[in-house]
Amino acid sequence: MEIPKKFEPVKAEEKWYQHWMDKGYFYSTPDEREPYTIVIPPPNVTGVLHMGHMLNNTIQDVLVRKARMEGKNACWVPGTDHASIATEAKVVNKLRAEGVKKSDLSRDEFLQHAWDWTDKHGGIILDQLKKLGASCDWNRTRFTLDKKYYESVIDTFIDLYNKGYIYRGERMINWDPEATTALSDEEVIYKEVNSKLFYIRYKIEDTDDDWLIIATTRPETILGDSAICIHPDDKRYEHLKGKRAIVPLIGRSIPIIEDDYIDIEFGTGCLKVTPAHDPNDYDLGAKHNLETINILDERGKLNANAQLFVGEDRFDVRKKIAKELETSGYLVKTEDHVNKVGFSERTDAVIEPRLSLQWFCAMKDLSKPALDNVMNDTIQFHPPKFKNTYRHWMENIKDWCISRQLWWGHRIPAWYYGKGDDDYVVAKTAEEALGRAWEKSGNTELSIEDLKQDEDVLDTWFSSWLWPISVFDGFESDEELNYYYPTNDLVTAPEIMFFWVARMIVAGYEYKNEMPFKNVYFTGIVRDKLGRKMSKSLGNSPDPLALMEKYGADGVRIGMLLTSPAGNDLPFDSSLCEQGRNFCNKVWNAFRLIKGWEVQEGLEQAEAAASANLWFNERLNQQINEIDDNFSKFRISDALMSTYKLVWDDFCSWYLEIIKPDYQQPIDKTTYDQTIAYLERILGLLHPFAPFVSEEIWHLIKEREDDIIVSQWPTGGDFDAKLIQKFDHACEIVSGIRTIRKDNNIANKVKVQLMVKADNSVDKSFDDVIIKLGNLNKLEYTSDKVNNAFSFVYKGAEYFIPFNENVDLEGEKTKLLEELNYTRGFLNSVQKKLANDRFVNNAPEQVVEVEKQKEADAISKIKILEDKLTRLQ
RNA sequence: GGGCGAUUAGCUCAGCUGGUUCAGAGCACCUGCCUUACAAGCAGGGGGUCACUGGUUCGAAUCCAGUAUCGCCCACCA
Repeated sequence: MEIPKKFEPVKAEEKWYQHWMDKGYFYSTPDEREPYTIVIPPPNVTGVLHMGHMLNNTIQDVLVRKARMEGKNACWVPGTDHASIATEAKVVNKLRAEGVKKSDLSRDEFLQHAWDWTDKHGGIILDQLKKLGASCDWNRTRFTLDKKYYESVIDTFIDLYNKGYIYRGERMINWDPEATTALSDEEVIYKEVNSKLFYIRYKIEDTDDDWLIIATTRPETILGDSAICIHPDDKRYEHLKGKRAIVPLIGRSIPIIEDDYIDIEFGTGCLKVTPAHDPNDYDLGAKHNLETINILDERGKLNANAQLFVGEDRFDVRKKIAKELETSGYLVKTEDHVNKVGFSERTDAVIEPRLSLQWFCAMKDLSKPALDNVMNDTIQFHPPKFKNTYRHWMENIKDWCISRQLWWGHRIPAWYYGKGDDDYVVAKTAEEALGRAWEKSGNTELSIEDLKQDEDVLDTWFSSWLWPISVFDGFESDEELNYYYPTNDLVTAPEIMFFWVARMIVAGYEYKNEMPFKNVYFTGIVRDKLGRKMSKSLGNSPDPLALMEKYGADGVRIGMLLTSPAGNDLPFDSSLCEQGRNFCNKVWNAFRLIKGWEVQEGLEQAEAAASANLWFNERLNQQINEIDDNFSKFRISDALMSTYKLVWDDFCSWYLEIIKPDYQQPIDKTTYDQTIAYLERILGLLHPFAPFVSEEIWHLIKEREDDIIVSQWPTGGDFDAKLIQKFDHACEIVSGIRTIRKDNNIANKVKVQLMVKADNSVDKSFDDVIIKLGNLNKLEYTSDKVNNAFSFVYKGAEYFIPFNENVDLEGEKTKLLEELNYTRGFLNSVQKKLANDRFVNNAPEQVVEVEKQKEADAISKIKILEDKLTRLQ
């Protein structure tokens, strides 16, 4: 069989993914084994795979594959999120492009469009994950609007309502005029913007020419002013107390009130109060019993209450009113001003504070166990620094606005039977609601037709916070949930710590009285080379599918993991994938080398090969321990790097080079078998990172029925550290020989002789390795110095390679002199230390011993060097 | 404005409760090699006052304080 010179990923990927699916390896059902569970952070149902998903899902797949190999019942639950605002916005845009307005459609008609859209675009992202090799149990794919899931969300709402956590109330909320819905505080992103501070004068009522001046960034809102506020202690404004002022342009008379909320230093010290359009003003309004004049409609346009500019957008009005104020003499001046403005996370529209009737979930009591169990490490955050952020948020948690003025989502199960604010009941069905309505209203005349269900849906996160429970249909049957819950690890981005992670923990303790997951691994953000976040609008995000096409899924997986410790941003560069691909190719070629050997029965094992075997077994054990240790600490990049070096350096550069027979010579069976065994263990270690190439090689080694994906995770265990040290020593000698060859242009294929002057303590156990890799024709020990030879010193022994032809004596001398000078300097510094009484008296004995040893080594080295110099004369 | 974290080689990062893992790794770089596993490679090599300033100590990348710069989170200053 001809094995191609380079690994060809595309064919192997298709073949093996299909094979794994056919064999049902991803499928999980409760059994007697220990479960290992991960629930995927569900991507938006109509989303497209981006680099963040790649990183995130690669890590999850690595963890799942390793657990599967460890014999656990691995279950990775995939699925998608209906993403209320995002999806509805997409559908609205699509309809608009077709000339259809949402307002022209009934709720049912709109939802039909939304489902059509979801059916058409939904789940593409899951197929893309398959290309990455994600070993999810696809039979378990869940969608947050699935019937059962939907019900569990509604049940949860009802339950929390009955427990008194959910309530309805009129509050100042964040309004997105683009999506025309309320948002939670978390969905508002504050950005610094350059704006203007307008100084506007208001005439004081019943005076001829007395004015006060206020400063505002939003002059259009003066139309909704219902007071002017000053600080009670502000000496400048004593004369204003109890007076009234006239709102410019519209001439409304408003009171001048006093409140110590005012910052005397800011602006003019006079604040215009617009209770309908600012949270602080709203509080002031409530406190001072002011009129609330809402001048904006749901789209952010001025309404009739404004009297002026009716029907025009708030930002247009801002410009126009500034001009008008100026021409009519009310505008005193404007200043540049930097302030923070809230934007909608989804639509990027500028948020309007808006007074409206919404549903809220009280979080303070509900979240208590969630805070405690993260702080006491019952749930572990990786890296732990995120505990601080989490605590800070949890300790200041506010009530959660959960209603959205949208149609795509879980409809709030509240039913209104009258016009009053309180004329409603919460129930799962209209029938149930009717019974409760009779009870609550005392009016049994009411019929189903009299009930009107709330038009709003719930915040998307009100459904995803149930994800680790509801994916197991946890509110119906206990069997699955009891087995898989709590899940093990959650891999997600720190950005959604509050949106999702914290709330899942809250829901977990409320509904299962237990954590939803044991570990939370926070990935970093994938950035481009310039450190910018990857985004569609910047166009700086590579297409993941194209990357996999080019470098192979394994190459990309390795590339993503090479430099991404938990919680650190990943500055992505496709050269990382190149490195990943090269690594896969390295493994591939190691396999080609081994596979190319002819095995000869009865052939005796070469001594060097025997030694190499002795060593590599220990080394492998040592490295497996290290890899396991890294995994246990969620140091995935380090685990990969240990694997990388094990393969590239230890296995390829040392082990294989030692056992490699001469060209076209056969290999003995013992060595071959040992080597295959090592290769299989190595492939096992590699499998979580590079599932495809490892499975491919696994099957090319020999005809076999078993698959590496379900093979046993390699075990490390005890290893002989002394032996490894001795081997490293031999490697140093080999390097020394190679350096001399390099410096003196002695070709590698030219055999040389090595003379060693050492005492009896020198270790000889890997001399055969030195002979093989140094390409020596002779290795001899001698008690005499060797004249006319290149030499180097290592650990008190002296190594000579006798000159064979023309040699640059002067060059040798210079090099020796340099080394001598350096060593003398070193000795000097050590002796200084030893001459310091305070050091000798205070430092622990071993430390002093070490210094003394250094001194002795340096002295002997100097002697040897001096000696060498004289022998070159 | 409050809180948290970071600063080590050109880049990305390890360096645990001060001392032989102490100045490291990978990549990049430089110099040789088209040596029949691999040029997607092999061998060799250079490179860092551990941000700065003080302090503690016999001894500091490591502990403490301050300074600077960067990042993140939270917060209603018009």
